[in-house]
Amino acid sequence: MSIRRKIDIPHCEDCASRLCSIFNDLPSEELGKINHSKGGNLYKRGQNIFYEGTRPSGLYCINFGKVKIYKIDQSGKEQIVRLAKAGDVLGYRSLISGELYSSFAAPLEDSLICFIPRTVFFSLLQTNANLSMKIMKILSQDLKSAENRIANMAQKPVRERLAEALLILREFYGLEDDEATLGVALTREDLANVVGTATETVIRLLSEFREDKIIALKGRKIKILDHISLVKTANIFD
Amino acid sequence: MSIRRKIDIPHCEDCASRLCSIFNDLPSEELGKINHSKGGNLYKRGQNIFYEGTRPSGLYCINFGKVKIYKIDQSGKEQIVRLAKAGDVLGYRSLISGELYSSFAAPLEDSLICFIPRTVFFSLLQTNANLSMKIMKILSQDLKSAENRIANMAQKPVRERLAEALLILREFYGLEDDEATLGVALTREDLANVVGTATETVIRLLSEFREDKIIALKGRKIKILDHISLVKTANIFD
DNA sequence: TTCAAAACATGACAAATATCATGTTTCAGA
DNA sequence: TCTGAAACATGATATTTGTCATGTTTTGAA
Repeated sequence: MSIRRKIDIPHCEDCASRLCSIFNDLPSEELGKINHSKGGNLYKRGQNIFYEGTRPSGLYCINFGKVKIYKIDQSGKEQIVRLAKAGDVLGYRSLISGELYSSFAAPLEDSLICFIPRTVFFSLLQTNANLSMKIMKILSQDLKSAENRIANMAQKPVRERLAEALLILREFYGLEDDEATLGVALTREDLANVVGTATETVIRLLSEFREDKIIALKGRKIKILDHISLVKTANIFD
Repeated sequence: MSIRRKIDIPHCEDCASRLCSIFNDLPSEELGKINHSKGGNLYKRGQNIFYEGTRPSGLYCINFGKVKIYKIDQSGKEQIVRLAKAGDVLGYRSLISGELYSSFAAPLEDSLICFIPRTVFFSLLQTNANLSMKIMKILSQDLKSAENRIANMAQKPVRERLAEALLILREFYGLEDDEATLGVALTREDLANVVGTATETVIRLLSEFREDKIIALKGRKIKILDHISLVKTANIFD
């Protein structure tokens, strides 16, 4: 029996996340090209996938796990600008605009992430018009949600933003088997860095939600008890 | 002499903004297709170019003028999420993602805006791989600046955000002949809706900047007197 | 030119939220 | 299993910023 810890990276054909990725309808031959050139790495909490200010040399693709994309200000405070899950790609924004990374990326939990060299990615883009269209759609969706967040940050109080963040997490990462507990367990600090507020404020508001029987808390696990009230608290209308 | 007010729309070949637009290197024949199918309209302050929730039927292209793209919350408060100028296209985000418009667009000053039907735009996308790449780059840039704004809204006080907004306006719309006055004259309210704060707060802070000799104010015209101090006030480091 | 509406301006005050301090609990590594 | 560090929690307080009120100035349309 082998001692090596290195996780086996599946062939792209067998990738559990392929069907929900941008490569879902890529012809076998093209997929082979990716598979041949790709590398893979298991990232643990505390490691970084890439750093702001460094040059992108390829595209990351999440086999399993959950990832945060974030910025850091002078005082060291994080702001999470985007989240990603299995099947999602990372680093396409900087790769396409030909710039240095403008954010950091790090796993929220142990994550297996493949790496596709930039030359391979760009040659796929050239030959596969459909792939371009998919990238454009991802960028469009990202831009839409980013602009929604700008408006929310400007116009909504923290309480509403936190409630909305819980709903977004539910939507994005899904629920556990009990159909009520969020499928992702963020620290209070990470949650604060999503919402754009102080950690203490998130702690206080979560306690309020719990007192109001809207959620239940068990460590980092958040269970939605009263979805209707949560939607009302988020004050969503569009 | 003709009485009609209708402004003559130039042929795309002669469009003053073509060289700085995504169509700058399109072959003559393709440009002819656009020109043949396009319409044009002069929009004045108070009119809308498109509305959130309506279906995009084509792409807008600014011949001259300045445009704001904004959202409105329940209480009727605007948040400006993006700005545009001559040569820029509008409405590509929703068009590409195949959704209803997620924002409003309106001119900041009298603007001549052409309209390219969606079928024409999509057929250009199919045949012209270079155009796809340009759209991707625009989306990437928009996403980058949107994510920067998210971080700023979360982490920076209003004073710094306002100073940064003035620098961004300077960069984006340029300066007048005196090399100091911003090339765009926003109302205090529009400026507040860019920064994401109350109109009164913008008025107060602009007065402070004037007292500190950083800017001079003449109606809606803002003249930058001390660029260095403005950069310091914006507290930019990246 | 006039006049009403919009924009600008400023003060007083209230509300939301950050910060600081302190203590407890949880968790991961030795 | 132990133990130190990180995460969680809560109170007290300070600060920022929004809101409301009021008055002035500017602007654009008749």
